[in-house]
Amino acid sequence: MTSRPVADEGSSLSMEMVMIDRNEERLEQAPPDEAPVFEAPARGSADELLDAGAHGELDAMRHSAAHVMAEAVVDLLPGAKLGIGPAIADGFYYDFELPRPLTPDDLAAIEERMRASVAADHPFVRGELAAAEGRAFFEGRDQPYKVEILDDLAARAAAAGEAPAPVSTYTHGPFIDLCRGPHVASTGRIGPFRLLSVAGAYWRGRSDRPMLQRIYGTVWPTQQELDAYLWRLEEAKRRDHRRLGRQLDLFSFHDVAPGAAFWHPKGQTLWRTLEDAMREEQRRRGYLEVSTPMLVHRRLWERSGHWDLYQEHMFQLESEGQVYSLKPMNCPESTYIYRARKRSYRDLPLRLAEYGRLHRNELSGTLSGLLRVRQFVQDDAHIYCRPDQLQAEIADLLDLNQAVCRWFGFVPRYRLGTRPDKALGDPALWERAEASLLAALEASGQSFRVEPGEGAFYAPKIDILIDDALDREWQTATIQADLVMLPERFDLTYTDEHGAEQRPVTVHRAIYGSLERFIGVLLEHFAGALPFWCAPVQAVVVSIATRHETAARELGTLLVDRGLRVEVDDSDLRMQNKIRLAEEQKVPVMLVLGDREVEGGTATVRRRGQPPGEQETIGWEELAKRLAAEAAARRPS
RNA sequence: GCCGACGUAGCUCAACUGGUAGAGCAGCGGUUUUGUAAACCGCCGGUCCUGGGUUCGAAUCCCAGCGUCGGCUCCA
Repeated sequence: MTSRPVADEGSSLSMEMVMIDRNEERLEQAPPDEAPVFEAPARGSADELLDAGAHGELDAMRHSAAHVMAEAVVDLLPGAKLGIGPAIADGFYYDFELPRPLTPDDLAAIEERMRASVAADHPFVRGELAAAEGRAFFEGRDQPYKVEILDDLAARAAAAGEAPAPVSTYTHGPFIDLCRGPHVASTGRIGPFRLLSVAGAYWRGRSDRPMLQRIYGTVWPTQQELDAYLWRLEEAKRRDHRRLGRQLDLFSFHDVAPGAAFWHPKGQTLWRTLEDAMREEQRRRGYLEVSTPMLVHRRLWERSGHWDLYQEHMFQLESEGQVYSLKPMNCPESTYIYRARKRSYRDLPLRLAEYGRLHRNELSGTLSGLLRVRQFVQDDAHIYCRPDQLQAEIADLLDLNQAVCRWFGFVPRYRLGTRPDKALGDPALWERAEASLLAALEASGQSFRVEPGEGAFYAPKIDILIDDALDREWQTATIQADLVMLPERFDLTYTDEHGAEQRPVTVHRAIYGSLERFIGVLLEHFAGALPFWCAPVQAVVVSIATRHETAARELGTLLVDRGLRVEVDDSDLRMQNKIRLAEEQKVPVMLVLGDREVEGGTATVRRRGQPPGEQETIGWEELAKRLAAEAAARRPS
């Protein structure tokens, strides 16, 4: 399954965003070795195909499917120029320059043509050409992108002082392609497949190069696996947070504010509940909450470096000849609170939390529901501490993150990103910061992965990833140990016990990341059926007939008084309909009141989806106690 | 921003090749008082995204803008 990109506003607390737009050429693989043709088992036996499904072979099958697709496209659209066609997670794609835009009908025709090629069971045959020969060959076939690839390979070899290596080709039936391989033995070994979509894609991912047409497809060893994958795509659509947001009346988007959500009462209630839970957790951990201005003079951004490096993402306004910007990050302003008075070593650590509303001018084409927005709120905090306190602070953050993950049943994974090539500050400081992060991770007992060079340019960081119910990976929290940017650019100091001025260390961190995005992830993970503790409506009181309405309202009032979010459905709908509506709204608890219950001062508790036989009828007082306890426990169901 | 698709009632969707917009749900009014996922009847509801153009005539065709969706990261 294709995961969403993990780098977005949730992960970039600070200047990191500046560095994301990296267009460095990725190093291409060395020249082709003897690339094996996999000997896949004969087609037709699902078990054998499954057994043979070693990762490399599945990739070979996917890559082979890309070739077959290219064959079909070249056949149906003469003059097609070929880009690249790799295997990717769950499938493959191929990029083409075509005489006209593709339509969904074309996909069906291409698919059909592919099936014919698979049925023909053409063997894949490897060939080899000297570099110059290869270039002439593809030049002669009017394939400029292939020629460019060969030129790059030759240039790279020349730069390394080597002669260009021979290049390999793969032919199946009528189709020949420049290709490193490997492939399956023949087209007949390609499993069940499906073409999925057409999309534009810049040649080599660079916006200054031509826009090609990319066709995505998926292929699997067995029909069951294909079906399971297609089901997962369907399920993802059903769980789409944009659809759920409308269905559950949580938020909406309107064209007057692209990239910014309008929060409806229930959505705002969910938001508030998440925020309040975090506040409570932070209060126990010694945080203080602050709030800084949203509209700030350019002087601040010049000092922080954003003006140079991040200006294109900042919304600017002018007033009385002065230029201001909506803040895209909280960190620079946080330092003004730190510096508002002299700080003593006794003040540290100083943990300043801020639920700041941020604006970033993202490209219009990248906006996507709550997951990619122009306006959002981070559960941000900046921790100012002495260097010797750093490790303990990181440990506390890991613990905080664990606690928050438990509220939702998420199992976090950790990734430590260390000093990148381009980094600010003294390497010795970096080593200390990295050692603190590493020690804290080790002490936490959690497993983690080190990714060398993946830190922010001013700080090593720990990114925290979670998998949702559909096995998609999301980055939520990030923790960055900044010894350089805030402390030095903003000249932060404290006075130590000997009266000397010292430089503090800062930590940038967010646990939910952006509230918008986190809510989007929650909705998709739970398919809208949120845990009791954070559900916007925790219970609906369902009265059966008019004569039960008074009791229903009394019960509703009692539960609301106990701090629960409860609605009373005293409409004249039949109870079946009331239950249906509550189920559709994913309300966790329905409390049924009829003659029996009113008589006994009880209510029948129907949990979301629970059949009547399993329902319990209990007294109001007991019910209120149990529900309040359940809400306070913040369990993930 | 770029490529492509899409934009009809609050929501989900119809309207053959251009002939003047329709259904279900929701909402509103009534009837109904019901025991675990839809009671019945009626009513209201549309600048067919916006602005130009072609045409006797445009939701439908053309151009521009806005918005949404899928991508633009997987490297022969």
